[in-house]
This record gives sequence, C-alpha cells and structure tokens, in this order.
Amino acid sequence: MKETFAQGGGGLPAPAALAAKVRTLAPSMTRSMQRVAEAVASDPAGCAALTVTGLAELTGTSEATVVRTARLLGYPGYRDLRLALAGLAAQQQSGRAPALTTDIAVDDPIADVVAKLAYDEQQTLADTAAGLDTVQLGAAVTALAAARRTDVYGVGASGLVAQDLTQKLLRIGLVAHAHSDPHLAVTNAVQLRAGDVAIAVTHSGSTGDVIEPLRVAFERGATTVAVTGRPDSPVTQYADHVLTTSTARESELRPAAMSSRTGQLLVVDCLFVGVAQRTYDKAAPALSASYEALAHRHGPRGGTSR
Amino acid sequence: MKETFAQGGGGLPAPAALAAKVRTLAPSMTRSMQRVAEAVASDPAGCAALTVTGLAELTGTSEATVVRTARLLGYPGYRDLRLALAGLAAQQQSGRAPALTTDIAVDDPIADVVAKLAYDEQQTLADTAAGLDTVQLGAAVTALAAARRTDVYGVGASGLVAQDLTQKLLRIGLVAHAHSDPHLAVTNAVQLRAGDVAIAVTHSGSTGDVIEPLRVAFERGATTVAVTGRPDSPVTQYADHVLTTSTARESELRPAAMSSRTGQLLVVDCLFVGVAQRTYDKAAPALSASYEALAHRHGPRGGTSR
DNA sequence: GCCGACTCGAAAATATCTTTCAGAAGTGAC
DNA sequence: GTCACTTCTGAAAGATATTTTCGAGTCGGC
Repeated sequence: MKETFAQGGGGLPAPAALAAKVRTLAPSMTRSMQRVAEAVASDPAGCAALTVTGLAELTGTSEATVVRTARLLGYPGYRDLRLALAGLAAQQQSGRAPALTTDIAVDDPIADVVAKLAYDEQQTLADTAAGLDTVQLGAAVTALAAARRTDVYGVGASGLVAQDLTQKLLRIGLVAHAHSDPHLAVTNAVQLRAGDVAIAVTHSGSTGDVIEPLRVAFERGATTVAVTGRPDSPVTQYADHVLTTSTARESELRPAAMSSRTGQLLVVDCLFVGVAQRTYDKAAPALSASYEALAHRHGPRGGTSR
Repeated sequence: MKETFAQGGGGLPAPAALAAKVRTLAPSMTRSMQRVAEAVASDPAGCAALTVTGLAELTGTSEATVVRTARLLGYPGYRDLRLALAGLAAQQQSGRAPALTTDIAVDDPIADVVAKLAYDEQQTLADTAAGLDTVQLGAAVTALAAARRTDVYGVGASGLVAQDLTQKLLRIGLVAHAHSDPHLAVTNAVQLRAGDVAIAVTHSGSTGDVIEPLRVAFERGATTVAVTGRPDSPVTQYADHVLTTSTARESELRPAAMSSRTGQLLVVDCLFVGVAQRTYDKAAPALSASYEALAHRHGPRGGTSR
C-alpha cells in the first residue's frame, strides 16, 4: 500500500499545471497520444466523465494508448489522471463565479437568482460582522442578562426579527415581549424602569412606530438598544447602545426589507448567544428543557426518521 | 455504455454542494454511513486518494457501506463520489480560507462569537444555495405565480419564516396567509383546491402541526411545497416539491432552530424573487406602491432622516 | 527490399467497484 | 424480560474498469 502523496522533486502532477504539461510534452508524443492529450486539455470536464474505454473511443485510439498518455503526463495511470481532470474542471467551474456582482434582472434564470441572493446575503453578513461594535454589543448583552424584563419593538419585516429575538430570549428563561402594535408598544413601554431593557429594530432608523416606544422607555430610565442600518438616524437619539447592521445594495427586485433582515438576524443571534453565555448556568438547562418539550411534537417516528 | 453527464433533472451533485449534502443528510444516515460521510467531509483530498477498500478500512466499515453512502449523497457509485471529492479538494486548495471550524464556547469573547456566527451563517447560505434543486424551485415558483391563493404553515422559529414569506407575497399582490395555529391551519387547508398552493416550513420535517395541514392541502389537490432540512422526512410524503435547506452543525449554544432559519429565509427569498420576476408587470407597481405607502410612516422628519 | 525500432490495439490479467445475501444489532410489542 | 420484526452491516460473489502483455502493423534507414 502506498497511494503516496509525495511531492518532492518531480513529484505528483500539479492539478492546474496540466494544460501546460500537455503543451510541453506534446511534441514528444506519438500521433495517437497527441489526440488523447488534446482531448484531455480541451475538455477536462468532459473527459473526467469518461472511462478509459470511453476516452479511447472518443479519440479513436485504444485503452492502452490512453494509459500511456496518462503515464507520460506524470500520473501512475489513467485513474489518477481522471481525478486530476475532475479537480481541474471544478477549478475552472468555480473560477467563473464573479459574474455575481450584477444586479438581479427580470429575466435572470432561477439558478442565477439563487446564486446572487446567496452571495448578497453572505456579503451582508460579512459586512455586518465587520462593522459591529463589539463594545456596544457587549454592553447590550450585559444589560439584557441582568434585565428584569425586556421589550422588543419592530414593525413590518423588522417585526419578525423582533419576534425571533423574543423567542430566543424566552427560551433561555428571560422575560421578553415583542411588540408590533405601536399603541400597545407605547402602553407597555410606560411600565419599564431602570434595569429593564428596550430594543428597537428598524432598518431605516426613522420608523416612528418604533421610535416612539423606545423614547418612552428611554425617558423611563430603561436601558435602550437600537438595531438599525443607519447609525445617524433619529432612533439613535434615544438609544444607549447602537448596533449597526450593514445592508447589501437594494434594487427593485430586492427591497431593503429583504437585505436588512439578514444583518439584523445576525445581530439578534449575537445578542442571544452572548446572553446565553453570561447566564449559562440558567440557560443551559432551559435550552435542553425546551428541546425536550418539543421532541414530543415531532412526529410519531423517532429521531432518525426515514 | 452511458457514463452520462446529464445535469438536467435531479442531476449529479456539484462538488461544491457536497459538504452541504453531507451535513444535510447526515442525520438520516446510519452510524457506519455517518463515519464514512464524516471522513469524506473532513478530508476530501485524502479520501479522493483512496479506493473503496481503502476508505472502508480507514473508517472501519465495509466496501458496501462506502458505496451506500455514495449513493445516499446522490452519486451513482463510489467512483463518481471520488471524482467529486477530487474536485472539491482542488477548489479548497485554490480557493478561500478553510475556516474557523471551532464551536462556540461558553467563554468565547464576544468578538469571536460574532465572527463564528457570521461565518456559520455564511456557510449555511452557501451550502443551501449549492444544494437547492433549481428545478423544484422553478416548479414551486410557477405554481405560486399562478395560484389563486397560498397558505404557508410553520410553527416556532419556522413560523417567522412563514410570516416573512407571506409578507413578501402580499407585497406583490398575491393572496397569501401564514398559519401558526395548527387548528386554524387545518381548517383553512380544507378550503384549498387544485391551483392553490400550500407551503410547509419545518426544519426537522417531522413537525406534526405542520405536516397535518399540508397533508390536507395535498389531498385536496393543491400544489404542495415543503421547505425542510431533511429531504427524507415525513413531510415530504405530501409535498409535490421539496426544497432542501442546509444546516450548519448545531451545538448547545447554537440550537438547530437558529441555524436552520438562515437557510429557510434564503429559500423564501428565492421564491419571492422568482415569483416577482414571473409576475413582473403586476409586481413592480405593487412594490413601489407599498414602498410609497410606508414612506409616510417613517417619522415626522423627511425620508432621509437626520 | 530487408532490418530494426517504434507505434499501436486486442485481449488477457489485475485491480477496483457493485451487488447480493445472510448474520448481527437494534426496536417495539407484549 | 422475551419474542418477533425491522434495519443495518460486512463477507464474498459478480460485474466493470484499468493495466499489462504481446504480437501485428508502420516507417525510415541502409
């Protein structure tokens, strides 16, 4: 058994250098071998899908010749050449990725839509993570962990983010409420006092329905946090801690509500994990408890399913 | 002789999607198969250099198990898995950073938490995008665009995703409802008929409260769609189209509910954009209309804030 | 025109992959 | 706890693919 991966002097053939090798060695090849080499160089992906016999037929040669060519290119046999070919194909494939920067067009095929959306959301995550002020985040976490109760405000798409945060906090035993009704939000905000936490989620930072309850909470002495894409927007006036989310560029087919959500959720997750860490002794049992409670609702079948 | 390279229908899994598939399918694998899958995922390059027998020995299993695993991952046999592995290895080699694969610990500083969470969610996005069946997605979009009405089911964290989708669809003039109350969901599902669409969102695919309404809708002749992380779970029995989301590995401080959400939302966004494309003439005015309507609610201050 | 070296492919030999089948291990019912 | 049942697993047989062997064909030199 060797199946070595020695890389010393002449070593194992480089994956990318294959095209070069073909050109270099072509002159010293016999006619049949050249045909094989050419096929391999011109369509790595296609050839990777072929067996020895297939490639032999394609090039009008024999299996023996294919193997000989593989040897000449520096591989122990055709099998290894084929693997290298697959690698090369994959590289070429992924190489032509950067067409993603374009905006989503009305006539984009569905596969492009998926790729572009995924790419954009990844970008948003990276940007948000990079731009997040960990000091502010830490302060917000500290406040949350110690809070008597927490209110979260958000309307529209941000309302769902608010609910997501609330669900999570409840899950680790905190007292949290999400409000998307502006009136109720204000009504409840009046109840807050020092030691409580109020969180406003709004992408624009200018959503009156969310600013108002935060203002009330702020004036009541609660610790206030704003999760917004605009660090200079009105909502920050009443926020003790501002957590900034980044946004991908928007467009007609990709409204702000869509791209902002991704960043907001990352922030929310960070808050959650941060709090869970600080209150680990309480959080850990609570987490497993809620997990177990749910297990019953998951189908008659056991965990592994079928 | 076929050795096909058809890519149309279910197609061969792309090398990039492999890591995603492993994570997605791992839970439904048997112990031995999981060992193989793990070996494959953790060292693609190394495994690509091994024969069936070699990999079987390495993982302490048999050749049969290795082949079975390859099949489960969507390849005709080990040979093809091996080729994909070689491709993946090449991509990793040339491509971007391997990663901070560590799990989140209780004593991680907050900055690490942010970085790890962001990385994991990016990973989930990439995996989901890579593993998403665009044919199924396209079919779902077509059904949605033509639907008389659409019902979306989801409870818990997935309920928020269901609401998110509903909000978006409403915004472009479709008739959509989200149901998180299981009773109401079933009650409403009875109203559905051919030409309507029912969508179930559930990570585990085993959530009875969500399966039940989908079953009813299915039996009523509606077009049914499942958004799930388990392509072999009970929910898919009643789904005309299955959209699979990938999940990052989970842990105590990062429950499944958290990581699944990211992938689900990507799928939802894709559905939305897809439908918006198909119904562009109606959707475009509806989008700007709802945008304008919102502008009024953005603070007493002008649109641009501050 | 004959010789020798080289090229090439058919078919045998080997390695690798796939399938089958029966025992092992786990699961649920009673 | 025990039994019946299903599911999982690996050994070995069977099928493919790859490598080697070997002799026929080709070309250039003398």
